[in-house]
Amino acid sequence: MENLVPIGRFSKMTRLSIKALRRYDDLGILVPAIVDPSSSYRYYRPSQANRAEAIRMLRGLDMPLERIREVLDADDAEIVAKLLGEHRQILEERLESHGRMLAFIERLIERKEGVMPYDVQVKEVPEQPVATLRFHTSLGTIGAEVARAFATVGEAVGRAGTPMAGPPMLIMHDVIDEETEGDVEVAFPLAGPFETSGDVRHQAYPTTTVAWTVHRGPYDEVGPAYHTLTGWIQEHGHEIAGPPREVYLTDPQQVPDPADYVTEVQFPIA
Amino acid sequence: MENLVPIGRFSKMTRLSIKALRRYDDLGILVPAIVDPSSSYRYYRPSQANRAEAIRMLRGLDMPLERIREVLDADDAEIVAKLLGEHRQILEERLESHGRMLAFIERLIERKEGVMPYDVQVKEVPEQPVATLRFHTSLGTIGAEVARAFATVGEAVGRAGTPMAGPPMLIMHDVIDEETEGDVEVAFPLAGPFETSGDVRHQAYPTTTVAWTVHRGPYDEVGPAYHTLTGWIQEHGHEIAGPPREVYLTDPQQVPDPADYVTEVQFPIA
DNA sequence: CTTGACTCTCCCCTCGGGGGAGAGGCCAGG
DNA sequence: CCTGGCCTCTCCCCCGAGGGGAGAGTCAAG
Repeated sequence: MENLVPIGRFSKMTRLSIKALRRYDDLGILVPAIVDPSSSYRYYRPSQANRAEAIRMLRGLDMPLERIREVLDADDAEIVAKLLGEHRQILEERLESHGRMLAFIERLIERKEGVMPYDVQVKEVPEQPVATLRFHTSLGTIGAEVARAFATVGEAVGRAGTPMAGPPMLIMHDVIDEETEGDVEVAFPLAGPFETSGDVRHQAYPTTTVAWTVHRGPYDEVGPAYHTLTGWIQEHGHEIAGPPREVYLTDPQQVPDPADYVTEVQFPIA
Repeated sequence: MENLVPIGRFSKMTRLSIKALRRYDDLGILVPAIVDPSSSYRYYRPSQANRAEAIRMLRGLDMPLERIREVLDADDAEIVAKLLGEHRQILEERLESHGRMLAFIERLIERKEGVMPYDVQVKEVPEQPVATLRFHTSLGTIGAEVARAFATVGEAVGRAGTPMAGPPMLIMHDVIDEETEGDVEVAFPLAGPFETSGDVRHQAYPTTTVAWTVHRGPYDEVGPAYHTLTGWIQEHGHEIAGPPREVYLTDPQQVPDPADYVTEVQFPIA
């Protein structure tokens, strides 16, 4: 009538390992019907295999054991549905994140010149009149603020009817990392006259010698280009002579995929 | 000239935690340029930030540290491409597996009657003449062998021109699990005369009382139905009086999605 | 009674770090 | 020179979900 089975046979019935069954017992998720007090042998009722099978399924979904207990101990079907829904959310996010990883590694493989293919060169940048907007920002907001600044400067230049002499730039006046803030400056090279209007000022960048390299890919991944440049400058006995600049050779409005962005990074050197 | 940075500043430069940097040092993946022998302070060269950034990227792809070391220490671009390709393979598999999990949980949520909604009933199955093929198999090969047996029996019945009286069945004469093998029997109910031909024999199943339930979903997930039935039989004071049967109410040829398969599971009881 | 198969608890291992303790080092100001 | 406030060091424990194995006790059949 009782017909209890020891752990080994129960393990075969349920295709759960003995180790796993013992762990579920410890955690109170699947407690044997009877534990012999003298031998500590665990004995299960065959009907418990049902719950065990449910655990196996939910583990197959990578659900944490604590969450599984909540699901199995919920008496309300609505609670079960809610928990399953939450887990689906988690699975969806992981799926998406893995999709992004896959896309990223595809890019890494495609431009197969190694992981970090930065080619550093030196050139002289001639004097250049620009329309600039300088402002203070932090790492969290820099993306949105730069975009807004580009719009502001673009509009001012457009209103003045001044033609542009090249792609727009960003000058990093301070090192901006997780907790430090600092100034950045948006600059549009000009091919004609321009009057300072409001915050958008007319200025002339002097002739400068720069060490430069080109970064291809989304803007988030520009970090290594900076490190390559600073490392190169040191190793070649130069000195950094001013704030670095980024020149945006692609227009995000016209290039839909961030993977195809091209950015030139320059460090003035002496 | 040397311009070494201690771990805290290097951590900010690379956005890698101090703990992580120390670990990479221990594993020899990113060793500081100089370690002060008296204080054990780690000092990094700024140019090492490049390698650090590469580690950060590859970790972002969930690549194991050992593999990252192989990638970074490979001098051959082909080796790098091979390692990245292997990792892409892994990512693809995980993506697929997560996709399957997501599909599974969708099904679980949709049939929202709880995780294990088996409804057990008792009925009497009338005497039934059948064409059967019995054979010995193991868990690994049962799927393919049953499919072949279905084809064999179906062909024999078709050749004899005997009409069928219902959906095909499978009788599990032995418990077949991971390491035990055993007999199963494929049976087609007949609505007309049939002569034993080769291994496909004519037989009559006697009237039987069965406890039964219906499993909806892929065949792999039929386990809980069995456990529910055996548990139910014990708890209701019956005894198992013969090998269990499965009746395939859906034809896999006509139902494309295994999630829609319907299988009736029966246990003869006394 | 013996033998062989089961089962018990306990401990260490995974992987990539996070958290914190307690001790020592670095640097600037007084 | 000393002190205070950071910075950094090593060492240890923790996460999840078990796997592997040691050493000892138990069960059931012959």
